[in-house]
Formats: sequence, structure tokens, C-alpha cells
Amino acid sequence: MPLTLYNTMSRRKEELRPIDPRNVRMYVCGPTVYDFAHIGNARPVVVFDVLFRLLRREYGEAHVTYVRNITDVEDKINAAAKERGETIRDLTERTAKAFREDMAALGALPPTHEPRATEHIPQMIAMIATLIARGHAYEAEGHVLFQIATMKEYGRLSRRTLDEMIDGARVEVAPYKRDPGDFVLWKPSPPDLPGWESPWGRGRPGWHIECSAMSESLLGEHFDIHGGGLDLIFPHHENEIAQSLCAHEGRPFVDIWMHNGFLTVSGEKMSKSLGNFVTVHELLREWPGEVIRLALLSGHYREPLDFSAERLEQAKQMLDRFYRAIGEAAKTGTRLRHDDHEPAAVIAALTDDLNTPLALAGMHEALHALNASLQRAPEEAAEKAAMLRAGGALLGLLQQDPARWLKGEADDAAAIEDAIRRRNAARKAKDFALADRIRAELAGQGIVLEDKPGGKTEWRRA
RNA sequence: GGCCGGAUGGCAGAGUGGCUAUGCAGAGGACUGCAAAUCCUCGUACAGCGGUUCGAUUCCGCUUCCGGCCUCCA
Repeated sequence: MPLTLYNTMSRRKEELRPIDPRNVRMYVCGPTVYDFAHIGNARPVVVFDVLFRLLRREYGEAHVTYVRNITDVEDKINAAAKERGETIRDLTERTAKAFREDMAALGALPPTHEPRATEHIPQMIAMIATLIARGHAYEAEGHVLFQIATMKEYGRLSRRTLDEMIDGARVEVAPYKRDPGDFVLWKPSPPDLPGWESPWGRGRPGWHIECSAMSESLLGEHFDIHGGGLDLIFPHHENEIAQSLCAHEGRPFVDIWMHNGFLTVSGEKMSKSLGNFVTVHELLREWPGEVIRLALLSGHYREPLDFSAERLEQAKQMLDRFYRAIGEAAKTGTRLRHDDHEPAAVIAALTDDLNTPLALAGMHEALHALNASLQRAPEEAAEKAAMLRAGGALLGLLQQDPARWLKGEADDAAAIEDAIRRRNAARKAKDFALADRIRAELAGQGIVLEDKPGGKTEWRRA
């Protein structure tokens, strides 16, 4: 099935035609590791994880290379380390580790490569030297700057002209820049800051060069997909394009540029500066990672998504329904007759520019079919449940044990079972007042009972 | 100011030039001692104004409102 993706460069959906189907290559801008990731930072991770899963399904697990970098040299890191009295190395190690753990909790597969900027300094220096040699960059007061006037297509991704950028400039222009839009490739580092020897003295890289250098080194000059948040279009991706294209003498760089929309809180962009953010770390204390993941996938990735408690509640409720049905199907003890294929509607939705809300509608269709067969044709239930799980696998959902999901760790399971036994004895004796009292007590502990036909009683946590 | 997006039923959220989105909430029914869960049934929503069309929520234009970017930002 052809995979269609919205390309920011052309502003339309395009069919993905891999450069090499035996090695489909994707690069996504990862975190700058100076602080815990907030839930807005997690959106691209989850979105591109779905794409990674879809690509692996289409082309085979061994035929997709996914690179997500870790920016571990940056001025905010230096500032944060200083403020906390922590070494830069400790700070970046600790933050990178927390990031990996948080993203794993959200069900994101590890990327194929997770390169660190500090491990690719020689590649960056080489690329900068090339840019100088080709006349695209110049040295000034210890800095190396990219000269955007040397790049005719500069501004194509963000669709803005040089004049527009100068008009809108809201930042003071450094006096050594030939053009206000020129950006830093290399800057000098004083002895107390991280620095590397280079032809231009001891210094550190500018922000944009790392992605150009690392994508080249791990994916080659030309690769299929480059992703990131909407706010990276300008200047980050625009500058990456300028660097890579000019270093590669105009040869093709990225075929499809993808950008996810923002998370909002009460309609406003979630951001560190506004202070209206929640870290994934905090959220995970209150909600299972899978609930957070589903909440993130409940809107289309290019649209803004308002993040709220209600959205999380709904996601939780949805997962409960799915797991309940899958758990019931397991109890029928029937066997699969066919391989577990994903529901067609789910595939169709995902291959149309990752339409996850529509895919979830497909999942509900499949759920409905499963519930209907549980009621009317239990011998078909196992197969329908397998379908649901297969669809879930593509979304990174529904892979847990249903009993565990519904009942939790259940160290008080014996007491609950005992209460249920007492209640059922009371029901048998038609002492419904006592039975209802026991049920109310359990409800107070967050335990919901479901009396099944045949006298059995199921329980789960609300 | 320049450049992008967006406006769908009580809420969330897809989509389509004419035909049910989906989920939650709500109403009725089946089942149940009562519930819960599940199943069955139920809501003519597409910001406003023009235009194109046999027909527009869907295409075009304008207006209003909301959000984002314009070298910190996923």
C-alpha cells in the first residue's frame, strides 16, 4: 500500500518513494539535553515512532534506519550546568538517560542510532571547512558564519524571502555579520566552556551544523524523511538545507520534510518560557505511559493538540474498553485460524499521512466487531482480538497483558476475591442489601465489579 | 508589519462536491435482583457573507475570530 506523507517543502501530500527500499532513511531532530522533556517534546517522538513502525511494516524491520540526535553541546546546557553546579557531562548524561526512559515509557521504540553532537565534532569541522572552501562561509572575529546570500534557494522551505526576514528581524544583529540572516557555524569558546580545537581556534559548533553533519555521516547525503516540530522549519531546517546543499554542491538532500504541530494548554502553545508545561516525568507518576501516548495520538499530528486532563481521562477509558474486550476474548480459549492482520481501515488511515484519529476510529470498528462476536459468536473472538492487537502494535498500543492492565499489580487481589465471594454468597441468599454494601465498599477502593452470566463476577480498577 | 495554519454537533475529533465518521457525554430499549459491561436504536454539526455549481460543510473570494513562525523552542 502506498504511503502518502505531507511534505512541508511542497505543501502537499506526496507518495513516499524510497531512494533505496532496502534502506529507508529517516532523521528526526531530538532533544537538547539540559532539562526533563515536557509533553510537547514528546509529541514528535511518538508521532515519528508511529511512522517508524509503519515503515518497518512496509519495508521490513531490517530495512529502515531511523536517526534521532541528542544535542549535548549548546549554550542552554552550559547555563543550566552552571546554575546547578553540575558538570556539563553529568547534566547531559543524566538528562539523556531520563529522556530515553521517559520515551520508552511512552512506548517509543529506540531509534536505530542516537548520535550525540559531541561525538561528531570532526565531521562538523570538515563540513564547515568545505563550506568555507566553496565560498559559502566566512570567518569573522573567531566565528565562522554561513553567508546566506550565496545560496539562491535560501528560504524555500519556510517560504520567506531575505527581505521579509530582515523586515521581521527582532534580534540584534551581530556587527561581524555580512548579512543579518547569516548564521553561526562555529563560535569561539572561552576556557571554561566546552570547546574543540579547529582551524579557527578553540571553539564549539553552532546549533544547525550538527544535524547536517550527523545525518550525512549516518544516512548519507541524500535520505528520505526529515522530521521535527513546526518551529524548526525556520531557522533550523532552513539552515540545515543551506549547509547540506552547499556542502554537497546542490545534490539532493531530503525528499520529504515533515513537521508536527504544537501541543497547547488552554489554546496557547506549551513552552518553557511560558511556564505552561508538564514534564513527561511528572505525568508518568499519574498516568500509564500508554494513556499519554494515546492522548498524543488522538489528534492529527499536523494540527495543534490541546493537552488536558479530560483528554487523558478519555484515553484511559478507551484503553480500558480495548483491554476488557481483549481479555474477554482470551477467556474464550478459541484459537486463531488466520494470521493476525491489522484492520484494513487502520492501515488505510495511517498510510494516508499518519491519520491516527481515523486509525483509532478503525480500531473502534474492530473493537465493536470483537464485542459483537463475544456476544454472538465466541469462536471468532480470538481472531478479532488478534486483529485489534495487530492494529495496536502499529500504533504502539494494546501490547500489555489485559489482566495486568485492568487489575494492576493486585497485591490486594486475595482480599478482593474474598469480598466478591462473600457478596456472591449474599446474592445467592437474596440478601441484596449486604451484597450491595460489599460492592459499595469495593467501589470506594476503586474496584468495579461486573457480574457475568453464569454467576461469575469480574473485577477491575476504575 | 511579513509569512503560515485553523474555525465541524454538549465536548473531543476525522472526512467528503450530493450518501452514517468515530469516541465521550446524553435519551430509549435488551440483558441484570440492582448495577457494571456489552448489544440494539436515537442527534440533519459544519464561523459569517458573497461567488462557482443542478447541488457546497467540502472549491474560490472577502470578513470576523483563534493559533503559530519571523534566528531560545518539538
